[in-house]
Amino acid sequence: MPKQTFFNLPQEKRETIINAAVEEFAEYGLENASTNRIVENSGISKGSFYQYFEDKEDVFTYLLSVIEREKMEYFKGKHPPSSNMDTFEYFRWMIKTGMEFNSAYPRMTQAITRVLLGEGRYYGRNFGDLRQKTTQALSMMIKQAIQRGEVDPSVDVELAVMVMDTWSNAISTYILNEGMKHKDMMKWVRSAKTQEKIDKLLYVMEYGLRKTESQFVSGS
Amino acid sequence: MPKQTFFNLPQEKRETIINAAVEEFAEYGLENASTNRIVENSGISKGSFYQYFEDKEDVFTYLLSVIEREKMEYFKGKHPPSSNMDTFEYFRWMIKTGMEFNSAYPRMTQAITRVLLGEGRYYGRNFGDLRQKTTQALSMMIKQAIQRGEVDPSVDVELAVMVMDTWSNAISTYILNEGMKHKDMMKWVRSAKTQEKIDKLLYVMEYGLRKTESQFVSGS
DNA sequence: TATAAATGTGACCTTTAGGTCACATGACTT
DNA sequence: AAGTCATGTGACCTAAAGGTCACATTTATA
Repeated sequence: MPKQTFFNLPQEKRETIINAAVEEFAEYGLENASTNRIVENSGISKGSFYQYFEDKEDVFTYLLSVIEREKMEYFKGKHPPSSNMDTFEYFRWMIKTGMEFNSAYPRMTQAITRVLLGEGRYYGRNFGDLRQKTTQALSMMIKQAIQRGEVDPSVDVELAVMVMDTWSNAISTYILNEGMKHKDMMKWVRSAKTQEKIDKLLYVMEYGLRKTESQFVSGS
Repeated sequence: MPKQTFFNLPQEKRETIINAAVEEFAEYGLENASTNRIVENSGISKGSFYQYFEDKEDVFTYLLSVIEREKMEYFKGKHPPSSNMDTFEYFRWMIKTGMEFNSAYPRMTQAITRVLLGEGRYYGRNFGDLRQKTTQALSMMIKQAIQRGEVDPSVDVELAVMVMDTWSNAISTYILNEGMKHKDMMKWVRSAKTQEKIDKLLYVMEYGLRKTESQFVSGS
């Protein structure tokens, strides 16, 4: 957690610092981020930085907690299209809503996914609780879906979590990378073309690559 | 490419250096690898290192080319179970053979996957040609599979490549992480339990998570 | 054995990293 | 106005990075 001095700062100054940190993490990841550069780009002195934060990891975990809270609020604001819906439909809604949120904060998302997906795997056990949260949420969802007869019960829960988690990350990464090429990322994400791409990806997760009788029909 | 002086070295010395480099890359990735440590751990002097290689990236690309060649030879040695087989069966064989190869060089695999999957996404366009090779190979395979009526044609080729590539990477990573926990990794990979896990994952890739009539039957 | 070529070496260079600290500045209290 | 406390600052510290180079040592050639 940042120190009290940081929270006493005027909002504008806080934002300047946070923005500089986000840029730094997005560009270099956590391990290679430089406090010197953050300090330069936010126009504060080295001494001040260490009066606000313990170190750069402190900044990052703070970022993480802020964005987590904001994301939860965003999801609360956007109600799912209908209650008691099909699990796959619900998952699709979650992915799409998540992508919309991400496109509103592209650099922040880039910074976080980069650190969590890129470095998190190797360095320490940090940020493990966040992963466990999502894993547990998925696990709950899948157990329920099996009971409802929507998910193949021969695919055990742990494996299904891995599948959904893998896809969730793959889609995020894909959307982020492609979306960065467009000037208005949010508009691009909301476009019919992009939405259909997501639909197709999730369709494959649902029904597989193998040709069977039932096939994907364009237009949700 | 390493300089001629490196190739003039006795094999044993070359191996010592390469092993130290592999350890370093596996532990720290490419960006954070230290030439100083490589030099220390291989018992050569700083000056010698730069007489052998341009820099650490030169070492890594060399590693990559060596392991690529060895992997190709390994695959040539192990003939696929039957010719003209089902595409999914062939893919399964490829994944399993690949995992077997990886388990023979676990640290090397760790070093390479770490750099390629972890850092390769962000830094420069390096190593892009290797990715393009696998992408193109997958693309060929899928086009053929669609013609044969094995892969759903409504899933376009590019998307199918992404699916297979994603799963290939996910399985590698999973096997590597889990396998590292066992003393005899190769034995663990060859075990019935692990093989069935891979089968199940690929089954889900093939038929999806959604419950349908046809279900996975244990025992290949 | 004398000479030339190839190889080996570690002290040394610059740059940058994270982090500290004595001191300067401003703001609020009495 | 005097004093107190929070905040701001950049020179400075050590460690480590990548890289170079004059010189020592070994090997091959005549």
